[in-house]
Amino acid sequence: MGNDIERALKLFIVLSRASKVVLEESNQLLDDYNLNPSEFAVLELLYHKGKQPIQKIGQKILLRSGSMTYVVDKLEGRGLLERVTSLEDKRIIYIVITPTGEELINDIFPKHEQHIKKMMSGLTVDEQNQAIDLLKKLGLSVKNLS
Amino acid sequence: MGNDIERALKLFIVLSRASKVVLEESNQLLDDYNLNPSEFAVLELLYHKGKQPIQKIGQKILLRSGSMTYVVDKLEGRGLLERVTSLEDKRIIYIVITPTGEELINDIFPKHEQHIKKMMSGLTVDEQNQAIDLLKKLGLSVKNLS
DNA sequence: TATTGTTATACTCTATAACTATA
DNA sequence: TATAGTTATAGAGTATAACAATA
Repeated sequence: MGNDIERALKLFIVLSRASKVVLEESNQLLDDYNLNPSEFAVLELLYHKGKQPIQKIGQKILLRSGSMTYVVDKLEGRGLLERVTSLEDKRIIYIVITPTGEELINDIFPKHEQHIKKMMSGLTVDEQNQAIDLLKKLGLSVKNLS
Repeated sequence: MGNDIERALKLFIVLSRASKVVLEESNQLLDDYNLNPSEFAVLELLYHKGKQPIQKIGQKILLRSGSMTYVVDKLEGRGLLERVTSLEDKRIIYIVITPTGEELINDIFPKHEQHIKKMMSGLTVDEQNQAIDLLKKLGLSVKNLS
């Protein structure tokens, strides 16, 4: 049926638009702290999961080693993280978040949370729960296609 | 309540992930045709709305005039569109999609539609309709915040 | 003077390939 | 040999500012 296609396209469009406005809003907060999404992803990972080898981080946030060096250089230059060579295997360099980096994330996170909460408040509690279930289901099924 | 924040963050994450996998999937199709999202946006606009001044297109897809020149040059080089100077106001240059450009869009669109339909088929018809309503509401309310 | 579009330039982010050092 | 990370280089895409042509 043609309606199936129309419905799917409609869903595609509203999903794209909703995520675009939401992501742009949340990126504005990162801009205030001069962080791009890759840099924020690295810091957040270190903050929540502790020290990590550079290579592991690159695998998680989908950046090649050369690009990781670039990102880490920038964050290290700002004193937000440090390189620490592994004692067991000197090829491995751990990245560790510094107190300054932790302060930054401590500063950003509450604002980030309030920002997100405000954005989502256009939906009722029930609607948010419904949306969570539907989007989780959609995301998983699309991921399984590939 | 802390739960409000947790729920909002959860929604933020599932929305980001779902849209990311969906958009990456749909961009793969554009890659096959060597089009980046900006180029596709220009062609689609011309295809559906007819000839447009370069400046108007830039306003709609959020690109500055210098960047528009770059994008239009590339598409013109591939014979997908043409520049046509306005006769009433010679400062204005309309961009017109060529038959080759229309063929390309004619070729892409059915595949695009089927691709989207397949991605969305992880949700039932009712679920898709619910998701459309919720995302439309969310997108509009976030847009009105700014 | 104001507007449309182009040119020239620079910047950010990413990828790639060759390289160093360690294993 | 293989792996972790760096260096050097290149490319895409965008922004900015100065500019020419037109209004």
